[in-house]
Amino acid sequence: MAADLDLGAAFIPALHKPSALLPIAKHRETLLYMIETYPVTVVVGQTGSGKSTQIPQYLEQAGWCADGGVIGITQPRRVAATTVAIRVAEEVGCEIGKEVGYSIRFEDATSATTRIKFLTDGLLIREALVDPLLSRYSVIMVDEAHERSISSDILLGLLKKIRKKRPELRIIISSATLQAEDFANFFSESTDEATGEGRQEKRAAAIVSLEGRTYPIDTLYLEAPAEDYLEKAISTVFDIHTHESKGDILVFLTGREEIDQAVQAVSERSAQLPQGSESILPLPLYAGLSTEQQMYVFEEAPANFRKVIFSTNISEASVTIDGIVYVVDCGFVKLRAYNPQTGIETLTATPVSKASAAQRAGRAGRTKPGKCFRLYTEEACQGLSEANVPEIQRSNLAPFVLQLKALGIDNVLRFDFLTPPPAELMMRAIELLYSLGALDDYAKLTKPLGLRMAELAVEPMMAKTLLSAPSFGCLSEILTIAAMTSLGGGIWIQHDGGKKEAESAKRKFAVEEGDHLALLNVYQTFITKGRKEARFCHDNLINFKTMTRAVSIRGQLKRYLERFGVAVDESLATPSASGASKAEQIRRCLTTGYFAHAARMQPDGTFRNVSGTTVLHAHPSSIMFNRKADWVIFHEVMETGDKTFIRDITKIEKSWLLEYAPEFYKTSS
DNA sequence: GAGCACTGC
Repeated sequence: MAADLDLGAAFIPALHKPSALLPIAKHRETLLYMIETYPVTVVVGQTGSGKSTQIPQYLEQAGWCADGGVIGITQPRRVAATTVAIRVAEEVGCEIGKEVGYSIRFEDATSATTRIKFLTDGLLIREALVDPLLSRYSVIMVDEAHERSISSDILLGLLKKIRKKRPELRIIISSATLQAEDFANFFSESTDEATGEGRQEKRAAAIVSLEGRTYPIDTLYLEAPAEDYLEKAISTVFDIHTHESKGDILVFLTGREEIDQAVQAVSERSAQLPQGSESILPLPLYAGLSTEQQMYVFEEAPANFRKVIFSTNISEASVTIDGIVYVVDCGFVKLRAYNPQTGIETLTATPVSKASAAQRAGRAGRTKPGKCFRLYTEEACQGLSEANVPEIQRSNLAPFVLQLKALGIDNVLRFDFLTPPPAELMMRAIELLYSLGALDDYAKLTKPLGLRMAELAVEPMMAKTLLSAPSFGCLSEILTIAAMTSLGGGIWIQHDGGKKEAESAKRKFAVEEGDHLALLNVYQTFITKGRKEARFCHDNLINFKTMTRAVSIRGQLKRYLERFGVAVDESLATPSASGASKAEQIRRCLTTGYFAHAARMQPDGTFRNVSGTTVLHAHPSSIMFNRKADWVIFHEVMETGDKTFIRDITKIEKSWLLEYAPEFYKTSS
């Protein structure tokens, strides 16, 4: 294997290949012909084939922007939208935001001259609220459609509908191999609006396959199932280290706990490696790490060190690390699912799909031939499902039902989904929206409440809370709380081993009434002190970047409300200074949106939901974790392992539930 | 007394 040594240096990583060398270049004419001829083209190609960067340029050169039309390319992630746009702007030789631009939430780098526009799929759906036929686009390319995010699934359904009214629109779907046929079939069969029956029209979609990857990957399996995949992963790392040639290792595990454990075990055991031999540098990678901590994995390992990265699924598609030659795949992934009966989300480790396993293996062969070690048998691999259950079939659909209604799609049950979600999920979403007053007795969107809720970029319960706030005189405060809760954590900086300090930092902002008021407290202190004093965030272990995002979100929500004609009074009163009544108004207001998330504390300190059927635990990050309370509402509920946790909890009065949601509680009280 | 894979408006 000595021939492998330093081979990597002789190759240029795929992403930086001159465009003429990309495998896609020789397909240029075929692609343009297909797009000209067929309304829908499914392009199959691996990461690095250049489809996201080259196809838009081919189209522009072929005259698809001639009449002022824009080529839109959607991406599932913000970083992808910006980085791909910047690269294309470089290749075209223009300033970003001129002919080539991007648009993501809070960042619009486009202008009147923009002809090639990259944007997130969620944002394009939002554009459809204003321009239902997406008439400014001559071509729309949905990139990474195989990931099957809810937004891209819904976008495909919308595009299919738009296509009927805009036959000149060209649709391109980029996908990994396995699902190309599904996309093509979806666009080729039409559903009769009146009867709901499917019928086949003249094939509307063509499939173009771009050449596959450049480097081969050897896949190895276990002969017998591993009893403990974590232990097996660690020993496999040492086997690779001692028996295989140079190259970094990427190990896929399921979560933070496992990863921290593995990193520690490897660094302890690597001390026993023979003197003078190459050493191992184990590194963790998961979303919960700060950006600085994540950056280590991109740095080259010091001389005489082999880099071993223990990562969650973040490395499967979102993050690409160069120089990986070996992949170790534990065969599991933590997946979110939503139970429509209980309304509780679960987060559980499940076996990966074949598509996932292939994607993971592919991470090994980016710069030279690689190897993938699967910690399961070949037989087990054959038993894996082809692809993950699409997100749309395992999520709380309330936000998306609301969006579809706002797009004028009244009969959401008949919406042409790529794969329809279970009816129960749809019903649960409709019930929730009805109870919030967003839908009327005929399941029609109410105006203005429902329509406004759809336009606000927060989940329905918080949207309702925001729209009730003016009548409680606490809009400024609720705006802040909405922004802070929608951050989804990341407010506090966690140092390794600094748990105690983090706890006491948090306690400084704690408020008797609960987490929502504490979040308000943190934000208001940040605004008055944190933005001016450089030390404030550092001293209080507050993440400056996250707080800056909260400021942006709050600003955006405020602009929405002002557009609705709601005045926002911005007197900067802290909850303590403004007296108890303000805090009570806030708690009452939260109840108008979160009545369905109510629980009561039991003598043992756990909570029960209203019907008494589910035991809920205050999440350790909550103020209510070790405090007494009676009735509370909470922002989020999630089942992990064998416990169900509630987060962002605030004390309320039981009578408020009946006052603000009489219909919802008339039978269960 | 103990913890959230990931993405997005």
